[in-house]
Amino acid sequence: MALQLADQDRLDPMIGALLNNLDLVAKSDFITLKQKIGASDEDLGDMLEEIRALNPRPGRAFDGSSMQAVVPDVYIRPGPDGGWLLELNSEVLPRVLVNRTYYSSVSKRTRDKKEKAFLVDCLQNANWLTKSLDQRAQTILKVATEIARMQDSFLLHGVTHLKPMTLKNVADAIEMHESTVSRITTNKYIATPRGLFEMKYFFTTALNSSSGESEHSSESVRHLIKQIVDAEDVKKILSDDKIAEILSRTHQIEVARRTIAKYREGLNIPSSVVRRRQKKSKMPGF
DNA sequence: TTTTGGCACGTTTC
DNA sequence: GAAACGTGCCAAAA
Repeated sequence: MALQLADQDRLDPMIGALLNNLDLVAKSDFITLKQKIGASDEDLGDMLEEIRALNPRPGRAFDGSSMQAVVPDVYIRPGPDGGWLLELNSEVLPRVLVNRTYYSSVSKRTRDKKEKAFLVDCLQNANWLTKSLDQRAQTILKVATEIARMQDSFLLHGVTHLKPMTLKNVADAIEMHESTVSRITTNKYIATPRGLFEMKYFFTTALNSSSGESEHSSESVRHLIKQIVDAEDVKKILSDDKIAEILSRTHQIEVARRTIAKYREGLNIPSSVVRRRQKKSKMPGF
């Protein structure tokens, strides 16, 4: 419960004391409780309300039905010549076969012209359906191939080598409309030697780099920020400004201080002030 | 003073 | 046309 409160920034000393005396809460011995933690009636009421709002089973969110295994739609594996082999996962592909034996057996029995026409129509519909599904499979494969081509260095070296890439890039390359690529890439997954990713994951915006023309994707920059923060000296906690400077100097990535702050927020990394406090309080234990 | 976060604007992406 | 993103400005915290 303390963890949940801390997550909401509600873990003050008084409520902490309350948590240490939950036995009194259970016994409804509020008089002793108030004395012990020095709270007024009002304080106590508020705190109890907050605690009741917490989740008594924090693990609940992670187990059961909400967790379902993700099945990849495409596999990528290293090819013999240094290229990549792509394979559609036929397991999840909708399969429709036109049963011709059935068609002929039925068509023999029908004399009526109208009925015959109807059957021919059905067969055409079926053929059209299989063709469409096949074309769809081809499109998925094309998109996946293009991703593999553009993100070659990511597949070889990892997140830091993820290149910026937009739906338009891919759409142009394979000569299809952006909206088509968009639909293909949502809710589809690729199994790579580096793990399973949603296709959308490979599409990130570009960030300007200073000297070399090689651009960096926002995702790789996020990854770098996390690395830098994880490795920072306890004595010298880095401000967003400093991180921007390091990125510029050691990685030739020009990114505004404000952007660092936004990424940091997105990564759930607290501000430099909070980190300083956290790291200091943890240190003496080791 | 230093560092961070809200708002808004122009651009890109969907 | 709408939403998301990067960034500059300025005020709020520390």
